[in-house]
Amino acid sequence: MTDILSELRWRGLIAQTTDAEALAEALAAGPVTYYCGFDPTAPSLHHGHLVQLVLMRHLQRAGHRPLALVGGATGMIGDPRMSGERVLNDKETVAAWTDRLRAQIERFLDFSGDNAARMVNNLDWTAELSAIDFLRDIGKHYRLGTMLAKETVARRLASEEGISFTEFSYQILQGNDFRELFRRYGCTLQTGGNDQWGNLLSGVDLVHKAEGARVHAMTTPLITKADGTKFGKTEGGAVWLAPDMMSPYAFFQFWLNTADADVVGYLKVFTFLDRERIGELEAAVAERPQAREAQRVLAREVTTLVHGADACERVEAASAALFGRGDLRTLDEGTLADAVAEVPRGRVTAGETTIVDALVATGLSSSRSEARRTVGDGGAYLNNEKITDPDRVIGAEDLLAGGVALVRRGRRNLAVATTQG
RNA sequence: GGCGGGUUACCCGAGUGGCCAAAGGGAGCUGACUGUAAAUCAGCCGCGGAAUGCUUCGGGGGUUCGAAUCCCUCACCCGCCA
Repeated sequence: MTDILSELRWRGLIAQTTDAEALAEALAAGPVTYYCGFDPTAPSLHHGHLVQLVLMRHLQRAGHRPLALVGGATGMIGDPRMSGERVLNDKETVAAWTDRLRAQIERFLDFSGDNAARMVNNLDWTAELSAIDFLRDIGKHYRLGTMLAKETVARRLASEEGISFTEFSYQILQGNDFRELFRRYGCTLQTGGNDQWGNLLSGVDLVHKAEGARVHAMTTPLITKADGTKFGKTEGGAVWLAPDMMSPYAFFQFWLNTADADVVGYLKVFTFLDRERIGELEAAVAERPQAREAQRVLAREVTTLVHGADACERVEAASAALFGRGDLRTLDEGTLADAVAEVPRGRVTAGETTIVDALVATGLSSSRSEARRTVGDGGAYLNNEKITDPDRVIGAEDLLAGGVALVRRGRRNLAVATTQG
């Protein structure tokens, strides 16, 4: 068995662990059953969860047994966060999101073989739990002082908004999940993001008190950007893994635009490339940054991981065609159609629609005022040519193969205007 | 149940009768420079072919020539007391 811990450390995937020596021994001694939970708080997982999925996959590849937990129960309560009390989602919504998350998680793990992954839902052991049993069997192990000291709880308590009993209780539910998985499957390790450290310890402590066993916790660091801004922010919000919430094209573009200062770190965290390969790419960034080899590999690897090889090939080809130096008019209909397949689109009428209307129709601008501003700023392009007249009409002579025109806002926001279909 | 504080544009937050479409900051957008990068600098940042125009300051109603600002009422949030 490889020394998975040092591998993970090198990749920058470990922020904190409980007793590091004991954990190293356990991992070296044989297959460890571990779990990571995902709460259905949105219709899709995002970049943050991706780190957890990658970590789970590394551990499974090293021979350990993954339990992927979807929080059908915890998702109905809400993990307290600093931005304030969550709005509760109804049961049907939570159930639907749970199903979507389950499908997203499955592709990252291997459900066959000696260390096959298993999917669990904490609603299975929580739904029937009575209030009395909850308070007697679980609550008795929790000390209020410890619960109140948890960072998020303490800060929320001190905030103007305060915290509801519902969210305050969240840590108990998550702690109980660990205990339940320990009992059912012999699970002895929980992983998660560093912001989950308190919740992980809740489970470690509960298993210790209630079951008399020592179990482990390990967290991944918060992924950051060298410039200090938040990682994973895009125009659409987060970097979603679901193709219906972020197109594979946009997903690919997100990774492709990674800053030089960040790209090597991201290759370590988000890809399964080995040290040698990453070393080569690191040298490439230093020697010829303008070639952006590392960014291209990063985008390709992560897009393949999340959306599959076929989708990745399509969006990569599209990116090359649309951002290439070649003349758009030389592209044949098939190539062009493929290239713009993943790009936002809008209907226009040749001979009538102006550039301003086209920006709005394609969703590149949210209002005509904004579109006019964009044109005024010199940020509007039709078929890669700058347009400065807001009343410029898109004519038949502007149409490329297949009766479409390429509309662009700024350096890299593309959309296709269609006249038919 | 009582008393007090609060609800402003994507977020934070100023504004207590006209000079407020509403300070400031953040986020965001565009341009220049580049490498579909970072940093820097500049402009923009409710809608509106643009007007002494329209819609906005938790919801509704009222006072006034005129309200985000005053009054009534409803909703929600926070705190103290019970």
